[in-house]
Amino acid sequence: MQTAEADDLPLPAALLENPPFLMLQMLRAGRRMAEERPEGPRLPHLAILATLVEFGPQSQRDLGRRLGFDPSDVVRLIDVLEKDGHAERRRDPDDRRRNAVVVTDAGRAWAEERLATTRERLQVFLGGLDEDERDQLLRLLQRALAHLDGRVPEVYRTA
Amino acid sequence: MQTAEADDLPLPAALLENPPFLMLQMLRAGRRMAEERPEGPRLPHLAILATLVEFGPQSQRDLGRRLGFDPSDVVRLIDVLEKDGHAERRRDPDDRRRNAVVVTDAGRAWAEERLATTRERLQVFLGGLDEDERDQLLRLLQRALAHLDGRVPEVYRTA
DNA sequence: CATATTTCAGCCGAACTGATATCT
DNA sequence: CAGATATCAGTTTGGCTGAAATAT
Repeated sequence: MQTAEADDLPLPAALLENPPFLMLQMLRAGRRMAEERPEGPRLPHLAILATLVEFGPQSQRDLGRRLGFDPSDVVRLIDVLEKDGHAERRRDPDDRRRNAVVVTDAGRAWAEERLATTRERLQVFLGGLDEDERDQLLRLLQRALAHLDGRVPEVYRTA
Repeated sequence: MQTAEADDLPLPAALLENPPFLMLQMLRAGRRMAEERPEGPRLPHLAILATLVEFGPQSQRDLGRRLGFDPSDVVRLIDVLEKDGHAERRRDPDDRRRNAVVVTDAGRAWAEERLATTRERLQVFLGGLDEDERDQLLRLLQRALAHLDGRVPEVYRTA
């Protein structure tokens, strides 16, 4: 049940100096927050919709590439979006292997609303930081991720 | 080979401004990195050992409280650590409901080694940032997490 | 008796693998 | 035919719930 008692118990220094561990802990706390609001946004679905809104209709393959999602997971995500009336699969006339996935008006509205509540939650999620610091954090994460994105496997693979 | 994965596909702005999403993407990239080195550290087990090393023998309940792990997960983590000879369960004489979990010499050595390779991997994981920036990021994460830790449920619960 | 700790069985979502059908 | 896309079945893992056994 996680009765959240007096967490005066500190973390070991070895973990406090490990950014991935800290991120993991933050995300777990964030998920617990989100689950107390069951109507909260399902992040992966929201990511798909936000992509469709910003970049227009595209294949499931491209959605997966952009977001780093496995193609088979994209299938199931879009199954849900389609069932909820937030997106539709249309055959791409230029290449009939592809689905041109499009966002519906309802999906657009839902995404807009969820992105708004997401921004509200960030006030709590980053409650320990002031405005400037949140901005710093955001930029550091963006740069670190940009470096990681796509480049990792080659860089890291055994020579 | 030029497999043309060409991740020139940008993420939508709505997600690029969302720290939890960025953290999630980073951790997923990091996991892919780690899985190419199957001998890599299992983070949760390492967290348990690091805690035992730094704070000494303690009950499974306290380990869970400290790390935010569910008690039933702690059971299974320690099952593995015990099987690998990295930790042992001893009965706490002061309260015989409790196990006093202790780290073995082998566990200490293993943890030390894994923490070292973890630090190496951070060079790749944070390859997009210079020394100062890594330090900034670390401190921002520590402060944000400290604020979240334990406080979230109360702060966030419906009034 | 009520409460705390550990353990167990099982559920669910996320991320992946491997196989197949369809199309270029 | 090779190669790409979408789909499906199944695995693994992390994080949880609910209930039991044991001790305070």
